[in-house]
Amino acid sequence: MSTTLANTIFTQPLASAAELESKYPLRSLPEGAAVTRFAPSPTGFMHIGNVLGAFVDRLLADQTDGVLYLRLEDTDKKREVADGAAAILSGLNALEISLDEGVDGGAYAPYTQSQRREIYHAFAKQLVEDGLAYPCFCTSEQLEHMRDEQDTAGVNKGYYGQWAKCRCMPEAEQLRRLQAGESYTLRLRSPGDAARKIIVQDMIRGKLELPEYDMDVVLLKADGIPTYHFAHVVDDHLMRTSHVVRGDEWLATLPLHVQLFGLLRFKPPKYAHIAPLMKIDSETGGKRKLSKRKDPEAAVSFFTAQGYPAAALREYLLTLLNSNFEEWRRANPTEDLAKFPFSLKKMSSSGALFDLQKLDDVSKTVISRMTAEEVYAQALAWASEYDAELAALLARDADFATAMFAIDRGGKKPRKDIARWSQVREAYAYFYDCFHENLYSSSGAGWGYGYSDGSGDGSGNDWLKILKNYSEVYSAKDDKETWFEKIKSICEPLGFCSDVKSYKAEPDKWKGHVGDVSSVIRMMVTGRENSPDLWAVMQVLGEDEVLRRLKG
RNA sequence: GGCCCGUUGGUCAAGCGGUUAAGACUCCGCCCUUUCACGGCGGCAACACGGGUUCGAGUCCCGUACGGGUCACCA
Repeated sequence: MSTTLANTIFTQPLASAAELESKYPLRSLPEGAAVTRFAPSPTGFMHIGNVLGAFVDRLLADQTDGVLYLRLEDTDKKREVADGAAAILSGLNALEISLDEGVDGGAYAPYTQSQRREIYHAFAKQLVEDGLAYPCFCTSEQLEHMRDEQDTAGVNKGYYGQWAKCRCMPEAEQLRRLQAGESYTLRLRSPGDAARKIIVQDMIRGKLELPEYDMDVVLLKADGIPTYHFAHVVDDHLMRTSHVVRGDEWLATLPLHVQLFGLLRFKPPKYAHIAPLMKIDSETGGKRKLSKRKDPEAAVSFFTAQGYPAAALREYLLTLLNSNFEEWRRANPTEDLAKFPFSLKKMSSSGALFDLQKLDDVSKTVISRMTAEEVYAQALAWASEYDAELAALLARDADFATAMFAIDRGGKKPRKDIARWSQVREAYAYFYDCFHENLYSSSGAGWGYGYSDGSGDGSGNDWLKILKNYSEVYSAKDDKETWFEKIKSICEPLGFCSDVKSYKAEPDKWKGHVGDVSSVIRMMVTGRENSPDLWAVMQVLGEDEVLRRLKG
């Protein structure tokens, strides 16, 4: 029909739609295999919500023996940053989400939108030929002015109906202005009518009744680069995407996308619109979307820097995605997470509050189930990037550090004291002399710990006696039972009860009990009132170091 | 403002016309215990509001309120 116009706009030779269809054929995958995609913009910032979407993609693909590919949506040159792709990959890495395709090419290449210009143009040309797209010469100033007018008139803003000035331009004028080299965009000639409704099925929300899209949106910007809408439709069709998982901010333009698929004679994919992650606004107390600008925890890099293991992030995010996951996890504590029957239908259509406290809890459990070797490897990897001093200490003696991480680990009730690798330094500081605080010499005698200072002389003599007597009997060769017997043995000569129950029956008879004596030893050895199993700690430190610390 | 989506304890959430309205995180209490943690037991605490429909409504319908999204040559 409008071949003259089409040929005037697109002067370069372009493939035909049919040629492209055969160049990018249907995938030969088993029935029901999901083809998903992660399609971020390389803006240098990975939102946790983005990787949440990628995680859903991965889950869907894994479940069906499908594929997940990466597509770089670099159509906005103003926001693009140089190392954007690297940030994307590291964001994915924070959750250990693997990609099947798109990183180093693939059968549907190129996977970078800026390199797919001719492909978009081929379909754009077809639309012009079909009379479904037209050049628009309105300047951004004119458009802005139009919106102001619409604003004061109280009508919907946008390029539609009688506001679409270039829509009905005679072909002669179109050709004349094109040949004059005027700047233009290519707009859709939308057949939509906002008064009519369309029914769309969303995998998460179910049946949706939405008004038809009647705006003549821009398909190709003045520089010939497609807008998101056009690129999405062309790419997801040609790359044979079966499921489009994206944020629900796209719900409003879903009718447009469906319309575009129809006009291009493509079969639309299945859509899953996921609700945004929320947080409580500290100022208003209200719930709002996690904001890139205001909230540090909106960035995936925040979690990486904190040292949350990828497995913990995945576990936590899955509890938000499908709340029955926790139940499943309790029934299958060690099963691979990919075995969980993830369901889009079970996802909530309203935004979930991102709960750092719960993340910590989940993460503690995840870490508590790791072997000492895994903890060592991951803590070291984290420290190498974020805490050089810690990294050096850990690397100095791997066996020592691993032994330290092995305390209270394994078995039915493993210790849960670390939620993220950044807590390792604080939790294990006393194993390293440079972090160890000698409480006796730093605070003097008779400090803080009130095991019954009133009945002692308050001078710290009890401490000195406990430490002296204990030093004389302590041996690193003792097993735990013998070790504890020895502590008991020094109690009564110093006026402490060696049995807690007896002490509680007659507290006035004693200065304290064996727990108090142990505490004195613990404080000298570890520099703190609380610690994991003291016998194990002393075993790791070794006899020389323990004696050295006992002597202050 | 138009259009769209949503609203069950502080948080994540089961529930799908008849339930004592699950469970998890947080908080509190108790038990276990040489400290801490872990673990065990118990507790606090919810269907936004108003109308319908129905023998019966968290569950269905309509309003209201509140929250979110979207109305770009950004994605």
